[in-house]
Amino acid sequence: MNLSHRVLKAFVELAECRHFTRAAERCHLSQSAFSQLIQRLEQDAGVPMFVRNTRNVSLSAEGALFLERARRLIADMEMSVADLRDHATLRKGRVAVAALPSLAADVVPRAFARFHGKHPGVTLEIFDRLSDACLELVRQERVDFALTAPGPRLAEFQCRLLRSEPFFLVCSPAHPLARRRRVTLRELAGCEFVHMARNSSVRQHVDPLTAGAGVLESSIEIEQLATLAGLIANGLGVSLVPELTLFQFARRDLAVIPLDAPTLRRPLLLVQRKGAVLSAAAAELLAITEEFLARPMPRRKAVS
Amino acid sequence: MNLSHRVLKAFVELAECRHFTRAAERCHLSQSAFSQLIQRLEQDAGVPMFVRNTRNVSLSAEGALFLERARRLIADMEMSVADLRDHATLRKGRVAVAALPSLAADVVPRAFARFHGKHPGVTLEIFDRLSDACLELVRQERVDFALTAPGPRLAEFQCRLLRSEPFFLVCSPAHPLARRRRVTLRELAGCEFVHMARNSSVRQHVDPLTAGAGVLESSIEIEQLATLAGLIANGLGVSLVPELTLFQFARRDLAVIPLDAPTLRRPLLLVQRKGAVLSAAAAELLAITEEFLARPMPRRKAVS
DNA sequence: GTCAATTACGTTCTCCGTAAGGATG
DNA sequence: CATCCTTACGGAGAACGTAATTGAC
Repeated sequence: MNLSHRVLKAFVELAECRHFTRAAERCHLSQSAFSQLIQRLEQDAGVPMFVRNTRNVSLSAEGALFLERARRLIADMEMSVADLRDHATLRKGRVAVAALPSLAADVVPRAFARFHGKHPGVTLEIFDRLSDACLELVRQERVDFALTAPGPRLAEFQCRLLRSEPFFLVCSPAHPLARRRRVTLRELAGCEFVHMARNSSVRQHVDPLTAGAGVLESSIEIEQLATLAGLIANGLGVSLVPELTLFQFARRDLAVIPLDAPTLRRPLLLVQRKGAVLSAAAAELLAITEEFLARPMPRRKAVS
Repeated sequence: MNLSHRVLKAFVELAECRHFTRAAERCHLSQSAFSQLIQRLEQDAGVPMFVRNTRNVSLSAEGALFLERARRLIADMEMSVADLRDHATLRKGRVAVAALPSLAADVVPRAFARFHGKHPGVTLEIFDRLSDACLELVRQERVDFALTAPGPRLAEFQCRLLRSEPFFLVCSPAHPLARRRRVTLRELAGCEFVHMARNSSVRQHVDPLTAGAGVLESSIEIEQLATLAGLIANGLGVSLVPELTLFQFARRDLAVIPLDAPTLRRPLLLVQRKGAVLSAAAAELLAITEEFLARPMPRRKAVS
């Protein structure tokens, strides 16, 4: 037996108006076709659903029983399809994103705002984590995708490079290099550095660099960019940070100088589970995010 | 959009084996037909359910969402149809009957026993009431049908005569008429009567009769046949009762004599709501009941 | 006699299967 | 190059509509 929405609708319609001709009209069928449809339903079910002569139509006891079921089935079907379409058209849904703190602070919120304006029915979630944690969230299927830097076991994911960004030196305005328009790696020799934690993507890119430059390294290791800014502002060292983190260092008591090292750039990746396909909502959010990533971030003026 | 059981099944099958060829086999379709079926589903829904290339098939985010719904819909459909068929084939159901006490005491229980033996899944209910109450139960749709005698406002029902039964005189063995093999109405003149309540069907038939016969009437009015039997056995009067009640009077201390009044018979009716049609189970129960009504009740010997 | 459901019948259209086409690993 | 999904196409059967038939009031 092959119940369909059409047949159930016809059945309920007839049960309600108890009149083949009228029910047929409501179903946009000829009266004859409608009659045959009901006959097929009864034959398939093996039960007469209606008791009828040419003058009267009424539900049989079994038909009455089935009516409740049919109504519920129709409602469930319509609900399911409506829900599906709502998700496809971004009227409903949920998108969860993992992003590096630097992205979570600015690019992602702006993308969220634009997305939410267009699709207020979709729930958005963000996890601001360091790169390892971002990858773990993808692995656990807790997020649709991650915006992060390369991390361990990257091969088990499906990745795409979204952007790579240059580094900047951040130091106190009193630092010898503070007035320079650009600095090179060599010029950093002898500087005392403060670093982000080892598992931060910034650190992982800066490490090989400073190793070659023979810089002094402090033993301080931190997780928050704001902490780093506070340390540097107080003359406890300098640091190299990628472009997207600069919003944290746009302070009167900090100097920011472009690093002249074209080969050193931090890659920002889109990371998904292998074989996974983004939902319509996630794809749209990603597209918006990429727009904001592509255009250079509006630089807040760093007052020196 | 017109969801059907077939399509939902195909969808779930493909979602589970993620392989068109295998899923098609399980649905007893050619691979091509199956592919087209899925394409139609996606087109109707307006959402790609699967992400596929020639090598891999997997659910899209929206497809995964729909999968749960589809499984539930399929289960509900199958459940509904199975339930319907169970009712039609008497594997499930409920039949409620209202019957006069005289029928409820013997004919109906025997019919119930036979029916229950054949269809143990069907719940049976009986209401043993006087005729007015029987009709009221039909009116309230609390019973599928009633087996009763004519009552007030009978015209609003759909009735069929099942049987009409002769009356018998019940009296004490010490009564002057107790040894007779038959009695006529005339011979009852001067007898003191005890009656069932005015709303009992027995009374309603006996009343016009005794009115013509000029019998003495007691003011006692009762509802239970057993009470009547007790009164008569103790010499407090005689009474006329229809055949099916005789099981109550088959006692050593009572005499039962056929009444010679061929025109006086109590009709037993099948009563339903107008336009109503019996369920399969009710129809079967009625058929069995009619069998037992048709064959003369096994007479228990009345010991005089 | 009229209204309404069913049946008859020719037509349309959906759906299926065979076979060719094309993409992916 | 083998696998496997998609497209092409012709045919079978389901479903539809018009029209005639039957049945109830």
